[in-house]
Amino acid sequence: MSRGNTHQRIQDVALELFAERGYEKTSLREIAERLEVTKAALYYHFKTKEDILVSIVDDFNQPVVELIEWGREQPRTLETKKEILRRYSEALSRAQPLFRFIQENQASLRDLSLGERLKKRMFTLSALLVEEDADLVDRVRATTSLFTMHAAIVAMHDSGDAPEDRRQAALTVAYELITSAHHGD
Amino acid sequence: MSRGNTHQRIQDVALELFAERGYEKTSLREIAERLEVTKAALYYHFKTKEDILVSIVDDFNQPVVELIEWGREQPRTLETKKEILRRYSEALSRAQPLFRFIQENQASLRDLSLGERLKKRMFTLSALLVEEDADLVDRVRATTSLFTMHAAIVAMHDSGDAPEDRRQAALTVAYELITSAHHGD
Amino acid sequence: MSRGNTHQRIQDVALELFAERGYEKTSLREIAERLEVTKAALYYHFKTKEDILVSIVDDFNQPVVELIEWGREQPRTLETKKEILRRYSEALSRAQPLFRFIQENQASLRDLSLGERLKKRMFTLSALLVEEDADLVDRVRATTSLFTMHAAIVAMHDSGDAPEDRRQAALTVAYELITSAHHGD
Amino acid sequence: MSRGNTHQRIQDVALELFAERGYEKTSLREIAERLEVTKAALYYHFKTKEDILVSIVDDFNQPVVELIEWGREQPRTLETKKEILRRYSEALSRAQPLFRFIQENQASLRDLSLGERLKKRMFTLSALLVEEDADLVDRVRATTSLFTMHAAIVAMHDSGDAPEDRRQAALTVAYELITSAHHGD
DNA sequence: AATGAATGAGTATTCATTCAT
DNA sequence: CATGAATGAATACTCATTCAT
Repeated sequence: MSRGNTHQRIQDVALELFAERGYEKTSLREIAERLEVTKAALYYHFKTKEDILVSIVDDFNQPVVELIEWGREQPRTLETKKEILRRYSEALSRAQPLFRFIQENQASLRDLSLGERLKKRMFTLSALLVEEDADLVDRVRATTSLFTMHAAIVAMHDSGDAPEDRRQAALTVAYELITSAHHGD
Repeated sequence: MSRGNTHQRIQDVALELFAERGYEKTSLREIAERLEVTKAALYYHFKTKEDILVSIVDDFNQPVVELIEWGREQPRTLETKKEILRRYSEALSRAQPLFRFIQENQASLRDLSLGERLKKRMFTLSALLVEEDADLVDRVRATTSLFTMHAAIVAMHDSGDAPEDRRQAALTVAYELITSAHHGD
Repeated sequence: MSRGNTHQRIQDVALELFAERGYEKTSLREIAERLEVTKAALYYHFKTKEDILVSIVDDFNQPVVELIEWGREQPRTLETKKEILRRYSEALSRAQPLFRFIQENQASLRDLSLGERLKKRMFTLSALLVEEDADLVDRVRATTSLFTMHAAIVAMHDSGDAPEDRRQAALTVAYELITSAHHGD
Repeated sequence: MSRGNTHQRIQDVALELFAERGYEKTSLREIAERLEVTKAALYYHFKTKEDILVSIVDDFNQPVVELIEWGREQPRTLETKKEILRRYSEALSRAQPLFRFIQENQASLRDLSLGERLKKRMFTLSALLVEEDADLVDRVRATTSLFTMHAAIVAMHDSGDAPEDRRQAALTVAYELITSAHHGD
């Protein structure tokens, strides 16, 4: 009815299934069946299975790339760092299924080149959270501040706490970590 | 020259490959080839592909189970908690390839029942790091203290820092986190 | 040249081979080779090997089901019974390769659920050939009247007699048996 | 403890399983497991899987061969024929599992050469039940008289009637059939 | 914009059999 | 009399992908 519609639906269903069952174990047959089209139809819209995944990741990637660019232009104050964490936690919340997928399918992502790209991005982001000459402990603090959010938002998924509460709690802990790092503790 | 030898060699090579290429993407053919035996030989020693993995995980699992048991019998002092983290970091260091594998293949582990077992274990362990009635922020701190070590030991794998340095730095950060949690923030 | 054609050809060749070499010993490779398609092509048309068999049996099954339904609506006279035998002998003649297959592969059919279905059908049919309160000898006569036809049409396959002659002879003997049973001997 | 013991136990268990699950679908592993020995042990006692089957069939074969020899020396009176049927029904009763196996696994037996041997034996036996120049109908009667017993003793296995009753009923019907055949109807 | 039919390469798994000990 | 270790060949089945229509 509206063009580009199927394209979008494929991405949605694919992500759903990739997150549910893993990338390798999700077959194009399953995606096609859930969409009630044929496998061949998928190939009209995407060149390969990998292509479907890449297109999904690329779409959700945008906000984080922008966040990194924004962060680069700011003075490296504690306020800036907090703002980065806050924005990252929001991106994480919004794109939860994708991040869950990424976290659980690192092995698959590895040789799809996507893996490296994502890792580098995380590394770049965490670099914005400490001084350039920071010692190892501070760098661990910075990395951990990002991991906290993954832990709280994605991994504590079925702890019984409300998503927004988990996000706030994660932010609190993340703030503490980069505050310590900021002083050089 | 061979005495219960092959069994062990299969586990070693399998873990090597599972960690290298992921569980799904590692085929029994590859394992057999690297061992220079036939696929059928694998089946003499293990009932299924899953069985190979389970046997590996079970072996490395032992120390963590013991740690949990030990932790349960101790008074829940700050000292105890630090000792738990210290011991966990050691287990993590020793069994690095396995933990890297676990972290990167969660999707595969999920429906191998192993997934749930491992998640529960992590949950149990983190519960030993806070008071029973701790609030969400403290629980996030506890969970994060474990994640810190995964981040530093496993994920920062190619940051250029020495493994033992990363382990110590992770411990430092983890101590801070559970110390905050211990006060009740 | 091909229009729903392959589906049919698979059934034909499969039955041919199943009858020739037995169900278990016929591999999908052989079926595919004789058809000059790939194994995967078979899976485009049928979900499993069992499915191929079931589809064949179901097709030939129809006439017998109809015969049973017809028989149920008739008065249980000697004439009706003879008519049942006559029609059954015709079905048997037409679908000889299938019945030969069924007779020779009971062990395989057993756990394909088909076994039970077929046995029940035979039982139902033989029940239409005697009074409801018939004694054991009469029930044996009824069952035997069906078996006669299997014996003469299928098993005496290479006795040197013409098929149609064997069918007529079998009918003669079958008539005698149910005539005895009808009197209550 | 007594020599030849294992040999015997293998035959027993093998027949049990062959009858239960079919020849093809019974693996040497299963036989070995049920016996609580290793597969290799089976090879100490029998050269091949087929060999196990052949040895079983040969053992049970003896009585029927003797019956045929006995029949050949008798005058072909109605009394003789009845005696043949009676003795055959007894053999059938005693060796039920074997005959059930034979009936359900004809496809497997076929290319084990056993098939032909057994068919020939049945043919020879039925030939003893009619005059040499008998017409087709009489030959069908003779064949059917043997089939009756298979039907009643083996196939009506779960009709709810006692085995011995079924045997007697089958004999009754079989007598009728060869009596008709004897007159030349 | 999509389908029907097919393929080639692969997968995990099973089996009968062998042989040194 | 038997086992432990292994093999070679097979099997049913799945998958991403292609292409003519």
